[in-house]
Amino acid sequence: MASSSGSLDTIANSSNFTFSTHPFMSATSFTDLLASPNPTDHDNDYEISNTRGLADRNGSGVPKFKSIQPPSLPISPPSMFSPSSYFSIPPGLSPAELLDSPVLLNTSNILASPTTGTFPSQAFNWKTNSGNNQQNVKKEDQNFSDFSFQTQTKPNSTMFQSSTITVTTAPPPPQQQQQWSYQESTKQDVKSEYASSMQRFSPEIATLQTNSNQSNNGFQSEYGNYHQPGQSIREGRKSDDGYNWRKYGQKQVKGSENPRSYYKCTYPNCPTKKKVERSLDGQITEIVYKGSHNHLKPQSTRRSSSSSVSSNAVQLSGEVPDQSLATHGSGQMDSVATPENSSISVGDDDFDRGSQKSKSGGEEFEDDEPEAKRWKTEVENEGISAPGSRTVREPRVVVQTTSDIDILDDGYRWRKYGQKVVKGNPNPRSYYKCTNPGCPVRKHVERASHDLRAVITTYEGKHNHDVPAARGSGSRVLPDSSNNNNNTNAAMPMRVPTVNHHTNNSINNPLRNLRQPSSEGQAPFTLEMLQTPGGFGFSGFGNYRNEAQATDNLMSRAKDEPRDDMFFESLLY
DNA sequence: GGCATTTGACCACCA
DNA sequence: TTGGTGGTCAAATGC
Repeated sequence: MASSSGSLDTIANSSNFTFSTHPFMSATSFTDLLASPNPTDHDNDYEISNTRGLADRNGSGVPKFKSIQPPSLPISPPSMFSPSSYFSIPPGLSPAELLDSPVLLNTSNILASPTTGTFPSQAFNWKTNSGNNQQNVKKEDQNFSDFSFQTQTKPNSTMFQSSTITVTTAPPPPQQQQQWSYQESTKQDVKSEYASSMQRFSPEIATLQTNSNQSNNGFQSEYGNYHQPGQSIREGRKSDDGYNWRKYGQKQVKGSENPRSYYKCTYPNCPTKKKVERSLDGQITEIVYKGSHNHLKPQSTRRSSSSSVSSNAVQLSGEVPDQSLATHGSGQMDSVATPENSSISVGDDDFDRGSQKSKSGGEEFEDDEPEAKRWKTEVENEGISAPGSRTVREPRVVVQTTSDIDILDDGYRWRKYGQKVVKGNPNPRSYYKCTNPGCPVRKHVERASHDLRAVITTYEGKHNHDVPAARGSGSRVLPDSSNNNNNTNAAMPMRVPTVNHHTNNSINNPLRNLRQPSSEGQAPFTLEMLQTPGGFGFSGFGNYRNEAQATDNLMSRAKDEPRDDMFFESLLY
C-alpha cells in the first residue's frame, strides 16, 4: 500500500535534477549495456529484491532488468568517468550540497520511510518488466532519473548515494568500467559494492549524511580508498563492497552449475551475510544479501580487517556513549556518520518488505517465513534458480529479507498499514501497527519538513506483549547486555517500551533522546535524527538548533496524528 | 602467528 | 518419516 503510493511521474516531473548526458551514455543505451556480452562488466547492475514482482526476465535468459547501482556506492572520484559526472551539478555546488539542497529534497514527495527507509514501490519500478528490452530502454531512461529522486527521500547522504546509483546504472563505457573497478580489479568487487550500497540503501540501513563537508570528505575518502595503490588484492577482496567479509562456505547448489559462496560480515555480531554465485569463469552471477550491517562501513583506507572496524566502534562509543543510540536498530551500534561513510544502519526492512510483498502478492510485510527458507525463496522468486533458466546471467544483487528486519528499529514488529501526507509536511507519514495480535500499539514516522534528516516517530498505545523474539536471535547478541533493560529476550537488539497513548515526538529533545532513552523505554529518536548537518550526536551536536526547530514544527503537527490514523483506519479496515 | 579460504561434514528445513 | 537441498560449521590449508 504505502509502498505503492509513490508516483514516478511525480518524481520525474518534479525533478529539477537532470542528468547530463554522459558521452558514453549517449553512445550506448542502458538496455544495450544490459545486454552486454560481458554482463559482469556492468557490475553496477543489480537487482533489488523487492522489485521482484516488477523485474522479470525475458525468455532469452537475460534479465530484463539490470541492476541499478546501489545507492550507497562509494562516491566515485570526480574523474571524467566518474559516475557523478552523469549528473549536472551546478558549478560551485558540491554533490553533497546539492543533496542538501531544498530543491532536491522537495523534488519528490515520495520519501522513504523514516524508520524503514521504505520507498514507494514505484521507486524501484524503473525496472518494471515489460515486454522487451526495447520497451525498457525508454522506461529505463525515465525510471533512471526517477530512481535517483526516489533516493532523495533519504537523508542527504542517502540521496547522494542514490544519485550514485543512478549514475552507475547508466551504461558504463569500457573506460569507465575500469574506473569503476577502482577498488578491485575484479568485477566482483564492484558488484559487491553495489550490493553493499544496496544494503545501506535499504530501510534497515538509513544512510545519512552529516553535512556537506563530511559528505565531501567521504567522497574524497572513498575515492582515495579505492585508489589506494597499496591495497593488496586480498584486502580488496575483503573490502570489495566496503565491508569485510569472511567466506564461510561454498556449495554447489542444485539447478546451477555455478558454485555459491557464503560470506559473513566480519564485524562482531553483525548478522549480515551474503551469498555470491559465480559462473565457472569466475564472474559473479548473483549476489544475495541477507540482513543488514549494524555498524559502520569499515574505513577502506585501512587494512580491511576487524581492526578498522573496531576503530569505528571506538569512535562511536567515544562520541556517542549513549547506549540507546548504540542499541537502536539492530541492537548494536549502528553506523555512525563519518567522513567516509556518513551512514547509519537502521534497518533495511523496506527492501525486505518490498520483496516480501511481492512474494506474498500484496500482503505487506509478511515476515514469518523461516529464515532458512528466506534465502531460498528469494532466489526462487527471482526465478534465478530455475534449472535451465539462466545461461549467462546478469550479475544481480538481491537485498535479502531477513527475519530480523522488522524488529530492527525498536524491537517490535510492525506492519505498515498506511501512508499519508499530512498537512504541514510534504513528507509522507508511514503508519505502522504492531503485528502482534491484539496489540493496539501503532506508530507513525515521518521526516521533519524543516529538516529531512530529522525523523519523527510517534508511538501510540502500549504493547500488551513482550518484545517478540528475534528470529534468528541466537546470533543477535547485544554487545552490551546493559542495553537490554528488558531481559525478555537477551537477543533482542533493543527494546522500546511504548508510552500509553501519548504522542512522543521523536525529536522533541534530540539530546535527551540520544543520551537517555526514556525511562518508559520509548525510543522516540531514530538514528537518522542524529544525523544533523553538524554531525549531531557524533560531532558535537553542532546542529541542535535545527533539530529544535524541526521539533517545534513537529510538535505542533503531532496533534493531527490521531486523525490521520483514523483516516487510514477508515480506508484500510 | 594471524587471518582468510577451502572443503567435507553436519544440521535444519521442506516436500 | 525420509530424502533432498541449502546453509553452516569447523578443521585443514594457504597466504
